[in-house]
Amino acid sequence: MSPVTRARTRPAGRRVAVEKKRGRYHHGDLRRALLDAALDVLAREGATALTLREVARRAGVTHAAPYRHFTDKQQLLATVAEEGFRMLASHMREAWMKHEGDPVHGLEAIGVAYVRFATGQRAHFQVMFGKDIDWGREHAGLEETSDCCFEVLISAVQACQGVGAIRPGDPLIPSICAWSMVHGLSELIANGQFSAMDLPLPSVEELLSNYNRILIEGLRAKE
Amino acid sequence: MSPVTRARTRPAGRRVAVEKKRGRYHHGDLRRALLDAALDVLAREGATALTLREVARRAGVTHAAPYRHFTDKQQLLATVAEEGFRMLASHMREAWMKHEGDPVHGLEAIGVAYVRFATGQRAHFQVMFGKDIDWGREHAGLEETSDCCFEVLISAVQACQGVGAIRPGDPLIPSICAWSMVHGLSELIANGQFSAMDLPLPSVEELLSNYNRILIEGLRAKE
DNA sequence: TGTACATCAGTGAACGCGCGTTCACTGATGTAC
DNA sequence: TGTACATCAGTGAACGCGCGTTCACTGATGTAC
Repeated sequence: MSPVTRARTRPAGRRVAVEKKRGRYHHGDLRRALLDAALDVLAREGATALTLREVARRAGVTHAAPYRHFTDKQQLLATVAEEGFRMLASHMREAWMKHEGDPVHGLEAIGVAYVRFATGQRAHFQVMFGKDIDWGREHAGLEETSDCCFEVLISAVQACQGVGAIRPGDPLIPSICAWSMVHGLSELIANGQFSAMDLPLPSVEELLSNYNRILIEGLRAKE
Repeated sequence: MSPVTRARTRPAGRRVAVEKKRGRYHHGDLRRALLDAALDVLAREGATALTLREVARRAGVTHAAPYRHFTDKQQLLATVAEEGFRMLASHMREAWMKHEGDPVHGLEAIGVAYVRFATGQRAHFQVMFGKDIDWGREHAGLEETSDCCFEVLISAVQACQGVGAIRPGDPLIPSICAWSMVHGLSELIANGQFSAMDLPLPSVEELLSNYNRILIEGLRAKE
């Protein structure tokens, strides 16, 4: 086997990555480790407790090391948010596609995916919709990925209109309404509002199946 | 006029309060001033920027002075939250009572009151539903006042059931659904999500009138 | 009405702390020869 | 294959800062006499 062939079957980059993990001085994938550490802090203690120093600590690295991978704290947060929107859009799309040809159930599945994401990926969710990232400082891709999520919803509503399940017209209001429902539920659950009030919370599925019935029933095409 | 009579017509407490405002050393009503300063910071810069020292600064007082009125930062926050829930409950009740005998429009009015409160009293709202107050540390009255709000909603839904506008049964799910709708809308507006996404947002009234129609239509008593 | 006094709201110095960010450095790594 | 070297990821000390909280104090206030 010539050196060239070997290089092709086992690319240098990969071998390097493996060897790096063994070492102590070079981390291997500190960028990812920092993001994971940030998510861990966010999930456990919330955005207020998120400091770059704590993130570095959890990644087992000096407090100055993160500056090799993020220009500052804001950029780390923006990265978390963008990653979150990307995941959310993908979950929504996946849910939608599982019900091809049945937009009403597709819409419901999108709602379930949204709430599941909010409760399952609390760390991402709270950064995405919290007050911590600075939407003014444009982080290329952040707005774009967040728009993607909304577009999935709009398409689903339009598809429901297409089969006559939702009355025709501008899909904006029905979409915002659906978004409000699932977003509100997500926030209330995530903030522990139901448990704080001792409310016996039905399962997310049950609740959302009800929400969807109400929405579709309320947006019937008949008039 | 005898001294006794004068004392009764112009009570000492009131005269004192007026004179206090002239003085420099004693503030007069620092407790209220601190709460207002906190609300100001919250509205302008968010919960992350809220520090006791900044609050004291805005109230024109030394950073140690707040400790005469609040045991610590948590107690100040809890006080803001409780005040918020009290206001919200009162706005909701007021809205409800304006439509006596017409529970459907009463329910809608409650929703409008909720969103109006969320957008108008952003400072209170973000503390009430944010992650900053510690619900574990029981602050007498906090849970009580927050429960009050939900009870207004439940009663309204029950009244709608009473006149046959919402199908009979446990009012919990319809209530949580309605709450999710207005809460989600509130959060999305408050976090600037619509403006961040360049969405042309219809007026709150228009939106909520739609929401209510959808809700009522979707919860019709017929089956 | 005038005065002595207790109260307690607000002061300002001090504490220890952790933060974000910078900077000259060190040493592990892959590569060119 | 072996070696010299450039690269650059991570180090650790240092910066200035603002935070929450404590504490002995000061001085304005209302009240008892």
